[in-house]
Amino acid sequence: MVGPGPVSRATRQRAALAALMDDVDSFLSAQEVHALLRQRDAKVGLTTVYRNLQAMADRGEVDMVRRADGEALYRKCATEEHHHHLVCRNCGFSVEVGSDELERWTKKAARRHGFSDISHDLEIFGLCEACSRR
Amino acid sequence: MVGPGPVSRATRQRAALAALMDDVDSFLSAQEVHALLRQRDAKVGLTTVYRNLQAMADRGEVDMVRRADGEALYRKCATEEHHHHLVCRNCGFSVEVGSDELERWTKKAARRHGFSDISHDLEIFGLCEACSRR
DNA sequence: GTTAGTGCAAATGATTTGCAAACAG
DNA sequence: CTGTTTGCAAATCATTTGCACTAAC
Repeated sequence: MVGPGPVSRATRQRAALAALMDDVDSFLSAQEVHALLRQRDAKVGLTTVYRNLQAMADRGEVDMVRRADGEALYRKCATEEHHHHLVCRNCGFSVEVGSDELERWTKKAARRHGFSDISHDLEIFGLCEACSRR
Repeated sequence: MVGPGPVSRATRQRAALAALMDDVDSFLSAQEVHALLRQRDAKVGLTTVYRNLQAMADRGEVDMVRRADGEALYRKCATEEHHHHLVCRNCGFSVEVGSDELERWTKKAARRHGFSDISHDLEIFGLCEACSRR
């Protein structure tokens, strides 16, 4: 039997978290997400935020990157497809950028050195237009 | 006054650390470096390893990347110039790969979206030849 | 009812910091 | 000597885990 996978219940906390991620277009840390949920009067425990953000990341519903200090940042993305980010190092705002060109380049470089089972991570940091204007 | 900055003394610990990093061609965590120094009978405190690896990274003497779990990894690189790494996710072995092609691509993408003051990080993970052979 | 999901408090683990002793120049 | 560097122990801090409790279905 394959069945429709009997795992995952609809909870108030999950709805609030999903709603928040839908509204934001910046990368946020679990702590920041937790703080924002409070501002919205949605009472969700920090532990739950951590657990669900990770689950969402595993499922590919949100992307995760690491700040320079190692803290994990999450963001809901428009595309399921593989892509990268242009992240404002000042406000966290980010834009998704895809690139077959880049994919090709990394695969070629890897093969050239005998590496297989390739995967890669690229994040571009900079100042967004709004932040550089000040 | 600007002066030639009178900071940095030659210590036994620093020599041992530099020597170790010279001998290794893999990315290592501070903890691993500390353990390896012990094996070499070089007695260096963990705190000192942390402080010096960071200093070396700031000075550009070693490169630092982050493992998936957020732990910092360091490696001494051959080139001072900007480059990226092909890292074996099994043994840590890595190869340096440079690319003006990639630089150009990221700058173009950034400009297209109004971002300035660009910097970027790219790490390619895979299985090196030796590890895939087993 | 059953069982997944929640949240608090405590545990973890890497990294940092205070501070007194040790050492380079 | 004099200021830098070291290293231990204690402090941080994001993240994880144990466990009793609550809520979905």
